[in-house]
Amino acid sequence: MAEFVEEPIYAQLARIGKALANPVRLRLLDLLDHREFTVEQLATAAGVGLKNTSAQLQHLRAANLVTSRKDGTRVSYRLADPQVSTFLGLYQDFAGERLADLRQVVSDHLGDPETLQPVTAEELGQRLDDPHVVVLDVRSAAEFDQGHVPGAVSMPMGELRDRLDELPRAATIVAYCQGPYCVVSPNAVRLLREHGYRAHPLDSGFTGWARAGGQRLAS
Amino acid sequence: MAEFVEEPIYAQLARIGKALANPVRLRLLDLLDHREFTVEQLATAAGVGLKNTSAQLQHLRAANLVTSRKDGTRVSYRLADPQVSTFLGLYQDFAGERLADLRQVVSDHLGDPETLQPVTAEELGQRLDDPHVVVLDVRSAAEFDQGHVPGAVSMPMGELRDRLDELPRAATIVAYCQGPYCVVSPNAVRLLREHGYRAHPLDSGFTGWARAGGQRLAS
DNA sequence: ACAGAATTCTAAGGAACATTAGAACATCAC
DNA sequence: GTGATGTTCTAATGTTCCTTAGAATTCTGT
Repeated sequence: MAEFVEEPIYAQLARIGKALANPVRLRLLDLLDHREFTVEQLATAAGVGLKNTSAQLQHLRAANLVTSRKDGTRVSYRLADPQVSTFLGLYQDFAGERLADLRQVVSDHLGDPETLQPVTAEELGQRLDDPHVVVLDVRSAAEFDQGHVPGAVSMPMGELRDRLDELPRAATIVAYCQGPYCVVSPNAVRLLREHGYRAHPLDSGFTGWARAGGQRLAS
Repeated sequence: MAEFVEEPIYAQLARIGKALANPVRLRLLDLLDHREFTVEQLATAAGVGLKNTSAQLQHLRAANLVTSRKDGTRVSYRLADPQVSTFLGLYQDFAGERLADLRQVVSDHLGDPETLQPVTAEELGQRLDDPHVVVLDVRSAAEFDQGHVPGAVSMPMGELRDRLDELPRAATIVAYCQGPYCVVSPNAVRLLREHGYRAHPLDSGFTGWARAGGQRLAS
């Protein structure tokens, strides 16, 4: 056991680290970023057992990273504060810069960033009014309805192949899904490119947009 | 065992969290912030066993947070990159805002921030040329020699009581020691106030200064 | 080459954590 | 009320982590 004088301070600091030291908890935080979920929804979305999900959520709540709200028989969780979302973004960027393995795994999952050429939320914000840019929301219609990038076209991934002709060939298409590690928008970009479109994913997805410029949310 | 598809991504992300999930490792990172230490020096400074110190350092190195350098028979560690220092500062601020317990423990150790009224590095930077502001370095002479705030007066804590008359009574004194949780500068501030001086600690100490404006370091 | 010093490697006991089953606790529909 | 549903609590298992002792490694000085 460590015995240095400042131990209690660093023990408290470590509580945040411990909260971030588990893949399931990090996944739950990403799911909860700018959304609210019940325990059951989170368990399903994360592919984790219900009881384990509940236990991890309480761990996160103990670290003041999430808050819960009882709504009848269900309990809904959300991030405790917008600061948590901001910090999560910084944390993920920092981890990506530190760990070559992380970059490799992300690349394997989502595709090579050099090929995909993601657009940042800032860049997209500056080009929102450009008529040659079409913003494509490939999440479900329900997610689109809960908030989306202003001017975005809703086209859930399952419908994309059949609705390609709705998209102007001359435009540059920026496709996004929910989170920073969501595989849907890279897949959409690849499909679009196979059909001759110029397409890019939005970096960090809707979460990235909300973090950078939540004030311009459309609903 | 978690089974969701993105598990490998979040497992990698969790590596950084795990590195930050231990009080000893956080303490070592703070010690290494803007300084270089051998394993033995770190073990002594942190009050942790040598073998444990070595083991934790290797954990930090595996996460690419520190690098090591062999110098004869000794091994010196330092932060892998200035980004690590920046992130550490963000992490500590974030933890302080999330955890009331942390604020309480810090307050118990260092004193109530409302009473101490720490000066931020930015504020100090703007007032460096003010002749009514005296910057006081209460670290050891060796630490002073390795780098200090420009214009600072070196007066190690042990000599402070006997050298009070070297300080002008009319001035506002900003005292600093090394790290964000260093207890020396708050003690110096209390001693100075007892003797009628107007004194404040520098927020996050020399580390905070180096993080904010390392370009203005004096040596 | 040899002795000595600093650090790391290996191994092992004990503590903390993840995960899941079953019980308990709320809340809603009736 | 009673029963059904969603969530949390308690207990128990296996896993990972912390810490330290002893052996091995690497380099210095002679």
